[in-house]
Amino acid sequence: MEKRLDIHNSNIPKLCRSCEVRHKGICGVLKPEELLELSKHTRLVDYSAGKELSADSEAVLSYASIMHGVVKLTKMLEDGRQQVVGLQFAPDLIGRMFSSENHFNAEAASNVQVCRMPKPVLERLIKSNPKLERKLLEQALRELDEARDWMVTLGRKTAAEKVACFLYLIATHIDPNYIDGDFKNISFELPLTRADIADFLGLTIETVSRQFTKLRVDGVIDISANRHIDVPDLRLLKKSCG
Amino acid sequence: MEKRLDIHNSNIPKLCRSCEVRHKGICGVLKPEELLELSKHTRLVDYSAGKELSADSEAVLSYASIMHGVVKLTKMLEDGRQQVVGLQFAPDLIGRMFSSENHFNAEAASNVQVCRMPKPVLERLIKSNPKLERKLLEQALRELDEARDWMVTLGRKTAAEKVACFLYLIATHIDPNYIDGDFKNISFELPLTRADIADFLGLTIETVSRQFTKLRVDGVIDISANRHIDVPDLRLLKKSCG
DNA sequence: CGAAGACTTGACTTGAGTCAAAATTAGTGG
DNA sequence: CCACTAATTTTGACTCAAGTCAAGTCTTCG
Repeated sequence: MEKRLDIHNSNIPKLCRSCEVRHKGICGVLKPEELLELSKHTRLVDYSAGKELSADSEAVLSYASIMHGVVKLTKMLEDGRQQVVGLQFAPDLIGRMFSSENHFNAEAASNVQVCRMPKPVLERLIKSNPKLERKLLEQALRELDEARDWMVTLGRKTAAEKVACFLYLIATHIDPNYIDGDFKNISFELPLTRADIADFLGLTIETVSRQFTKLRVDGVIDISANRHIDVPDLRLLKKSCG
Repeated sequence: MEKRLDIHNSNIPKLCRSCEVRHKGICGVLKPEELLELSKHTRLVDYSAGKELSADSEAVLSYASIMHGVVKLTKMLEDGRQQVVGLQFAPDLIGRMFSSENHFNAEAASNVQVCRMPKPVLERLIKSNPKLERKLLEQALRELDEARDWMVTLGRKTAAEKVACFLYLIATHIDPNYIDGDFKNISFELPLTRADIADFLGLTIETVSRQFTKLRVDGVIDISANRHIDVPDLRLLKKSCG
């Protein structure tokens, strides 16, 4: 009789068994033997808030799957003006496929843990498992949708709407178990500083701060210790997004 | 003796032989028999400037490969504010993969010709030819890079820089045979109205117009009949992009 | 506790928006 | 081909949302 494969006797690597994003990210489409092969070459790496994961124009040597925390992708103009061009949450994969170098900086916004894998290892797996390539195409298309949604916010919304939009984005993404349509009493720690938020929204820190104050005075949010946000009714916040 | 396969006796479909993007778009990775199969279900469709190719929230029933012309992708807020979230040139493929409905409007900016193919036909081909999926992933990643570059322009550049950036983008994309690094005396017809340009740049038509005038006065561009632009030295324009 | 960093608030400035009108261009039919 | 009309684009005068500069307050952390 064949042995049943469950969590206790399966050949799922030990490292992966306790992984929170095991079934959600790219690993979700791997067969146990592929997961085993991959896990031989991965290692968990921690980055404290502000630490750089990879830099613009630097060679891409490895990919990183986010375990927890928030990673900001930024671009900088020669004169120092900066724009955050994306936020990545677990279980997103960081690292540009098919390009020898990065097109932006990736920096830990909050404390972050990633599962790093060397470029050739993942690329070998992609060749052998078409589901993996499909998964990556799906992530790229989702990120493209998000980038385009954000272009509307950057190009056409007022400062007040931008800040509300940003808070709505965080409120609905920071908890990987958030259920769409849950509006009651959401509360979270902001993973970004006011400066990061300003760079994400194309504003200054002063304007961001003024709009936080306005949302607080209007009763849409409650702020404690600068970074802790309570949203009594998410619908109110959504309405403020324009 | 086996017959030589050249343009006169090969089994490349007649429709495809004269296709300008035959080797550049998704068709470039197809085998002759796949191309034949695909061509049985495709038809060339013309759209005059301003005509809608597909609408936001509408079901995706077919994909369209751009033969020539420029397609603008737009999103609109409830109150009518609009943002152009992307421009597509030959040989890009229009139509969101893996989604039953569109996430934006696609409209012909100039006169456009596309090669339309039913959704199931392309999806069947994707399953049988992994190179096609790779090609689509590459296009998605390229569009994502472009969207992120544009986010920097929208969020952090001045009106003057935005307009220069836009003209630089068009100057380097409108001619599919443009060679990177060619700076001499480029000239083209603008495929977008001032209103479209404003919606792309997150500005008003008045501001766009004023910045055109400024670039003309500064000798960076020459304008005739509103839409015809001469760029004596592309490097000057590039410098104006910030 | 004290210092450094993060955030807020106020006063003032400015770049881009708004509103209005004129000029240019494109489209139409005689 | 030209006159007439409609649409697009430019220009000017004025306004306002967001930026800048400058204190001041709160938080964090050694």
